[in-house]
Amino acid sequence: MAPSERQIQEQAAVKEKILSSAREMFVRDGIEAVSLRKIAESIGYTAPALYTHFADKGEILAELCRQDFGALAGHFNKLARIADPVERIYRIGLGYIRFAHEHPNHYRLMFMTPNLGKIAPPSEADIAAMNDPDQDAYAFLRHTVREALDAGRFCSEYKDAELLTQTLWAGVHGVASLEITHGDCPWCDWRALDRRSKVMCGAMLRGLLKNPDELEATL
Amino acid sequence: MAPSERQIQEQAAVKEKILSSAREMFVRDGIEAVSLRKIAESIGYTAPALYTHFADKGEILAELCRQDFGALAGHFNKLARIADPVERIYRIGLGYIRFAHEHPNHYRLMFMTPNLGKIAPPSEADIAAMNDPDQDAYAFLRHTVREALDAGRFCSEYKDAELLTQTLWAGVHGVASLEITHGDCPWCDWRALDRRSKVMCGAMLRGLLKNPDELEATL
DNA sequence: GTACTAATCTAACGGTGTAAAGTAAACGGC
DNA sequence: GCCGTTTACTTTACACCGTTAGATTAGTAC
Repeated sequence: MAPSERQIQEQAAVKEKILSSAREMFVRDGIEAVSLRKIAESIGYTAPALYTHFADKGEILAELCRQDFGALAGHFNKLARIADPVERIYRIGLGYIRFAHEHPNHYRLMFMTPNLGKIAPPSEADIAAMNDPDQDAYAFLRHTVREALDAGRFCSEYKDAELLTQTLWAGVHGVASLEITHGDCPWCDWRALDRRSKVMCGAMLRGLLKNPDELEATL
Repeated sequence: MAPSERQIQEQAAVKEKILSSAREMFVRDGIEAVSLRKIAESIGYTAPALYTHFADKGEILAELCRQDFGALAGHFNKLARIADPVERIYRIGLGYIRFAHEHPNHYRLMFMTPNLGKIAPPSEADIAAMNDPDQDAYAFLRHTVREALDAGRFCSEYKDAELLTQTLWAGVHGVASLEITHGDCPWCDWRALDRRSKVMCGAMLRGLLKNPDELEATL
């Protein structure tokens, strides 16, 4: 029996209610505060009811994650207007760390949860989105790296856009994730986050550029 | 009543048995596989018995962590003989990532578990160890950064050893932690870990150095 | 031998994710 | 309008988790 239009809409509405309630809970209280029972209770259901709409807890988190990846990419779209690709990479880096700092729970879910991909493998549409700079932050960075590479801005020894993108990503991820896991560690004597961000992005770029001095000019 | 010598030794032996069993379990199966019940069972106890020797689960993990921090620092002592501080920083970076890759569960526990410090605040002895380059990897790196700084090897705009150390640490941590959380992600098209490591350490250092060309010579 | 202490046990509490079985409502075909 | 099927939800239950309380046992001190 084919489900009616009405049913499909209602189904989607319930799904959205589950997701938005789950999101609110973990944005406020962190990922470990989210339990199926609490989500269910907050929308007037019992825990097993969620299994009608999602295969398991991981699928709920993965769906939130999917949406948040889009949010991060949208966040970066504003940077597309920056003409100079090197300056754009720099701004992407700072924006990335800023996003992580302002949405620590989102960030933890997206980039610091092991095996999330294992739990819920991406669909074909997801994989397609991953290669679209407008929909995926990594693709956007890679696209910009390629631009700088094509313009001959990097040292001749650096030719692999994927490798450079992965390294730049790792650099900002390092700053972001250390801030999240150890940022409030009182005996760590942390320098201000934005200073660490600038040194990271500045040093990595200067180290990659053919003419390091041009960075001072553009920033 | 003062506990006898015999009792104290036996107490320590049980404590060691708990720790070594816990370590074996999470080295083999990861941190989430470690439960008090399983640890206890593996050494012929019941779960509540562990509470005689440790305040809670966090204290067990924190103690493992403390030991592993020492192991990492010991791992670095071999690098102390490298005369050139810049080359030493480079080798520390590569060694750090290698350690993380070879001991992913140790690394996750040590640097990717949020609030571990909150769970079990360090003792005064621990804090003292944190400032000893022979006992703490971070202190060792900072010590080396200071040496390079004093030798005038870095750009004049980089003067803060703590800030530089934190940034260098973040860079290698980024490579290491992405490898652990996403290293087996099949649609990520990762370049080889040691290529990413070298690009990271090389680019950061070149970006910080007053005379970037000298890096090629030393490596 | 007795009093005390420390180590360990069993039993239990409240929490987790999830599976199985039952119920009530909505639907399509006649 | 009724019947069989499907869907969305319920209650109940299982196996696990960290942790606490109370009983029990062994060992030491006097």
